[in-house]
Amino acid sequence: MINKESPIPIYYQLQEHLKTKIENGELKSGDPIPSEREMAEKYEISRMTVRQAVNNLVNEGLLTRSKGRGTFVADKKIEQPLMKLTGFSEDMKRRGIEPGSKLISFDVIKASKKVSKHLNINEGDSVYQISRLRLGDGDPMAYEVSYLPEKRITKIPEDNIRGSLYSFIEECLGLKIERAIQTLEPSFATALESDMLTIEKGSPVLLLERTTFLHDDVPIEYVKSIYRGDRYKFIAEMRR
Amino acid sequence: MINKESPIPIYYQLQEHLKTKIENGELKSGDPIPSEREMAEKYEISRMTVRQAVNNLVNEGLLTRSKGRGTFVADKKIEQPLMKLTGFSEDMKRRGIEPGSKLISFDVIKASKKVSKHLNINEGDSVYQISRLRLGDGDPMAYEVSYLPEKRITKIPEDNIRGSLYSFIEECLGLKIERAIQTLEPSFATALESDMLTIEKGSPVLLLERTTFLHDDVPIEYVKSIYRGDRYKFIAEMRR
DNA sequence: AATGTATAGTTGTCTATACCAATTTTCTAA
DNA sequence: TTAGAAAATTGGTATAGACAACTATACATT
Repeated sequence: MINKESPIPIYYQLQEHLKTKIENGELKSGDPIPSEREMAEKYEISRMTVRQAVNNLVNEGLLTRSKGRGTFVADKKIEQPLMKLTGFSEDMKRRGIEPGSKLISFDVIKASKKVSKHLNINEGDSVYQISRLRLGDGDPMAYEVSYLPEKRITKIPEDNIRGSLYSFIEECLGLKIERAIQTLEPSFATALESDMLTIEKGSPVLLLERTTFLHDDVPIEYVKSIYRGDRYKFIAEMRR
Repeated sequence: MINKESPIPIYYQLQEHLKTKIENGELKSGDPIPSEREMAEKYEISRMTVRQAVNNLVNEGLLTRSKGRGTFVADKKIEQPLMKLTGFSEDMKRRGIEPGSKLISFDVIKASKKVSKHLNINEGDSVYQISRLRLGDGDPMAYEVSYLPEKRITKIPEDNIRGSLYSFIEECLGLKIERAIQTLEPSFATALESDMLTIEKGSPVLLLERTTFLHDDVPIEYVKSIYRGDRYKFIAEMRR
């Protein structure tokens, strides 16, 4: 169960072990987990190490502690189901709008500081820079610039860029996308952006930045998108 | 600076001490904080205790660690998980920010066409209209107008509106929130909104509209919120 | 019946120490 | 002068033990 010789930290092993039990349903909402001392004794590790594992799950919201009583499985996480890991194409299709894409530029450039940070590579490393205009039923909906680390991707034929980048990454490169994190904030359209999107300069737009990861948190893509505010709404459905 | 005799935990004293320095601007984004060993020696406490303080601030997103380099003050923007079915209060607490709420108005009005559509009731039916200013550590963060169908809710005491509406619905009314759907779009602050949020008129803001449902898709709440764009960043993590 | 008390078990806080891994800095030899 | 080696520094993981704060329970006292 716990392998002390493994290079994987003990606390992490325990953490994932507990997580699995919760996700499998062996431990349900409200169930107590074994006490810290109990687990420490059982796996022959120190209590502080157990605490480190439990702490992380508490921070993730999977467990709740109660002084003097014990630690319990938290209420089911209230999370995203619908807004899955889809890109623009899938998103549009779901709305019944025909997605389109117009390639603006395709280059290999040196990574800027910002890009290198998001992709976890060195500043100056080669990256693909792909600028595209995303269309919905033929109209410009978003201006998107993607960066992909060259060293993690052998080659990108320009043809493939017309469709979904995700499909390309998964199907052609055989890489499995694991997770993505994105931020959203309101902004104004710059001259370039307003020109691309055929809107007035200074119009309200949504600035979306997303980093996509493979297994082991290896970044594979960093995207900065400008969505026009008058035509595109972000929809999220949340379910208990 | 650190009082070992105080009933307030040492790690908490240090944590708040660092937090204050960051919020005061003594420590700016990107600045390194003293190393763990350094602080341990300076305050004559153990390194593990220092780590406990630092850990909490890292979890809050105020600090970032870098092995071999040090611990640094993080970029400051507040990030809000997009996909969780939590209200404003819960969100703020999770960030370690004290949520506040200022009741602007509380009325029973006739539902407009738009409101009635969202709540699946007839136009002109009675609805509660609750306008609130949501505060984070005392500062205005969002201006929010909620609509709840009167016929599905027996009564709302004004006192309860100060805190979480969700808690009120679930705990006091015994109704279980099942799902919610929300849209996000960029906009400009109107005169009223900019006044409420103490920002310039025309500043970029995020318009969030959410409808919350009980079981069987019975709408129980329709909310229109204006989040200030300079202090908020919506964040969504997506996982396969 | 209500209240107090003792106890065992739980998490919370804290110390002191040790070694590992990543990075930066300093020194050294070519 | 410079490239590489070595040392110093930093956060990461882990141990063992101690006492405090809190909860639930059982039992005794009033």
